[in-house]
Amino acid sequence: MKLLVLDGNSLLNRAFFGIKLLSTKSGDFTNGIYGFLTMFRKIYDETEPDAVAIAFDMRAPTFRHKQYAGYKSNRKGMPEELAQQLPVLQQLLKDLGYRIVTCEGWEADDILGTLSAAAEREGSACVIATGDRDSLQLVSSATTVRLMSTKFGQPQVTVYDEAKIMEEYGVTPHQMIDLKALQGDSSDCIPGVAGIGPKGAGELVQKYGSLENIYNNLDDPEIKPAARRKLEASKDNAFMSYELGTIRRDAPIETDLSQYVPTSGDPQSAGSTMVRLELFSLIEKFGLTAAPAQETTVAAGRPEVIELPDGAPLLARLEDAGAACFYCHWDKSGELLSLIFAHKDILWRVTPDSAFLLAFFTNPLIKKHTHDIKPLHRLALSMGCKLESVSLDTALAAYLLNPSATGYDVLRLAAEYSVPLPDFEQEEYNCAAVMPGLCQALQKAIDGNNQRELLENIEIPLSFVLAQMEHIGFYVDSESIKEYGEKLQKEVESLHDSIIEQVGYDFNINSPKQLGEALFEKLGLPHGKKTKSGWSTNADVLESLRPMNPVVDEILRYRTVAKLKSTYCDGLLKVIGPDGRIHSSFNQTETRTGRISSTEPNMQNIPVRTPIGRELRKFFAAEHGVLVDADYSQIELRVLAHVANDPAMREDFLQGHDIHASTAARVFNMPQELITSQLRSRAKAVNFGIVYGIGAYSLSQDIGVSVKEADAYIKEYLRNYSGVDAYMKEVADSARETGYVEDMFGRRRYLPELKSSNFNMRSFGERVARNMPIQGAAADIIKIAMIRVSRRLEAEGLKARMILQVHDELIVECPQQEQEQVKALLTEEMEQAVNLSVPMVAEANAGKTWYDAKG
DNA sequence: GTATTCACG
DNA sequence: ACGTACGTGAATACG
Repeated sequence: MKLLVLDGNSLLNRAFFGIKLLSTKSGDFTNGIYGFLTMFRKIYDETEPDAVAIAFDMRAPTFRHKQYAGYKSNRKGMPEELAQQLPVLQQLLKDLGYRIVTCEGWEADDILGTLSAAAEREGSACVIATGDRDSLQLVSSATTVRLMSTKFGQPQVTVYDEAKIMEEYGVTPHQMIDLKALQGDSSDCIPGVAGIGPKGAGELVQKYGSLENIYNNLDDPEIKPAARRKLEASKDNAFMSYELGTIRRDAPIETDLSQYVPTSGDPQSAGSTMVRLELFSLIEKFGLTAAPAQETTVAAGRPEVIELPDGAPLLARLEDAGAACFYCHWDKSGELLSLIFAHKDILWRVTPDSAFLLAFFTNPLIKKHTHDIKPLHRLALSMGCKLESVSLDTALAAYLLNPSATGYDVLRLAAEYSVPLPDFEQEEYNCAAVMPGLCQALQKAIDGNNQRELLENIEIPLSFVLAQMEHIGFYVDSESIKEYGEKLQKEVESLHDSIIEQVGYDFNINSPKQLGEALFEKLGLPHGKKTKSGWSTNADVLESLRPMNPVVDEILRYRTVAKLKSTYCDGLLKVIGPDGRIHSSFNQTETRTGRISSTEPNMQNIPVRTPIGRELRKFFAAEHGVLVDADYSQIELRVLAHVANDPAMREDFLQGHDIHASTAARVFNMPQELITSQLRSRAKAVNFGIVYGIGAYSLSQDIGVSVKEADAYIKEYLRNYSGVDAYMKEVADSARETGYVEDMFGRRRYLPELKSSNFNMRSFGERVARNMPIQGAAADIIKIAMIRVSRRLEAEGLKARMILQVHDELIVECPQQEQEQVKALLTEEMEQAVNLSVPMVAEANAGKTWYDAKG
């Protein structure tokens, strides 16, 4: 018989601080349960035990980390969250069929000791898995300790048997107690002998064998006088430490090992818990199925699958039904392999041919319910037709329900919303089979959140507009980009040579580490501020170093030019399509605020702030006619004025004042005429900060005044804009109460951070609570505008097409003769998209290139 | 894979 | 006592 005993508390601690979730989406916490189960699985597979016991302390776990990193510096959570995870983990382990052992008044270590002793008595082997070294004293010929650690977020194991302990400590396992009694252990509050550390303790124990024997031989001349004095002074402490450090082996717990043989547990409950925790990768490893209990029993086996080489006969049935619920099976290259309709408990697998697709797409009598509609819109566009009557997209619905999820795969959603899963071999059949249930569950949830308007009038129509923008693309002058890139390359090389010459040796300027060495060691410049794996070399730091050495200027210039060359010139050239245009992807379910994001390439971060960067925009052009670029003016501040119903701010916007100058006049208590450009720009920074949830320190950094002064600005701001002050307090309070924030359209974001005990994380939650309703509403407003613009361009029979959105900016490409009409149309639709208590203002400009069209 | 830096709103 | 504004994506270095 082989017994595996886990030290639950210490492993959970290790797991929480060490094992990282696979997801990289910012804001994810390290999940202790995930880490624990990962470690557990690894140990289990390596040891193949017959019996398993998992020991926990009765009291809440304690933590040895003195400091917990905040939200920004890394994304780990903090112990309070871990304490909340503990009961969940224990129940999960029980459901998995393992026995949890706790004992009032006894520590987990004592349980390890008692069970290993029981195993030894029975002549069984025992493996102890733990994260700390206290249990090494339990090692024997029958008992080994597997010490868990983490490296790069992955679990690592070191196996300790008698030989390994001798090799590492030079003592027997039992002598580990004597060792600890001498050297102490601050984390366990074991004093030891003051002044004796690991080295001294090791020598003494090796020579005399035990603590007792050391004190019996205190007169031995080989003991140095200093050591003797220390030993004498701490004699009581030493023997007390011995008692404290000895793990007890007589805890009143079940010692019949057969009682620890795993049972079948409650796999359905375990499965549904793991789904709830989003531990999808582990479900398989533990041999569970994703679907929760009752559904698996309800699921009446697999639906029938009917292959339809020609889908035409199905169309009439779908038209009769008035709706189609289906799943699109795409291959990796983006080819549509099949459409699988879930209709009347049958899966109809249709091989798509263009006649069928055309008839299906354009039939307005068939309402489409599917998952991820945008690629299908694009397919329709590429066929020259339009996909009509989309009424539900499960990915978009799930995004509205929780924009913070890491992904929106059909099967994951099915598990989350408790839709029964048939176990087809082919994944696409499973996906199609869950669609009707998933649609129903999501519709219900959307209605429950009052998000139907948002889904049906914003997100679903928008997906078509985004597909259109992707399909049309943005023309670029690739030859000119190439030339510009070569010019930049020359400058990069000459800057490189000059920098290397001034520093005095060759190094990689792109490496922050090597650059730090060059600046702070070789050149002896003051290593500014921030660290973490070295000194920071970011632009802020370099800026402050600029007056001290001319090479810093060239490094800054090098960074700028190298960035333009690699990210923009090289990066853009790589993604130009055969039609000479760039077809970016717009992701509609990525951001937590409701904005869209752009990838491959990111068209929303093309340089504009510096003259040299802005040059690039000369290569983004209208292929034939012109570009019309329309911008919202101060959209976020206008939204704030409206939602906070702030009289002063509303007045400023209603009167058409320059908002930053007006803010300056209020905050600095001066007449408008006396506001200098410096004061205006400070007020602008304050306005910015308010939208982000401001802190005096950051504001002071931003505008270069003292923290005290910045704090005074904020106070004065809130005094003048009392509506904003009240709103900011109210929104955070309501978020704490409900656990989420909402914008004026019902777009929602959950904020678990607000419950955190970590100041930084909680503060982050509060700032997000203040910012999201503003950023989210602004995102919704421009989404509404996009839909209206797109519809009007079509209704008015214009050739003009929207090709890009950059958060508060829309770009349309059109023939020269449509220019004025399009400018008016854009301005009008953007301004009329919503009716707030302050006017919305948009301005449009036209030009041959993006550079020219941007005012 | 993670960290750093920097581009945008 | 602590770190320091919201939301993104891409390139690069490095273990």
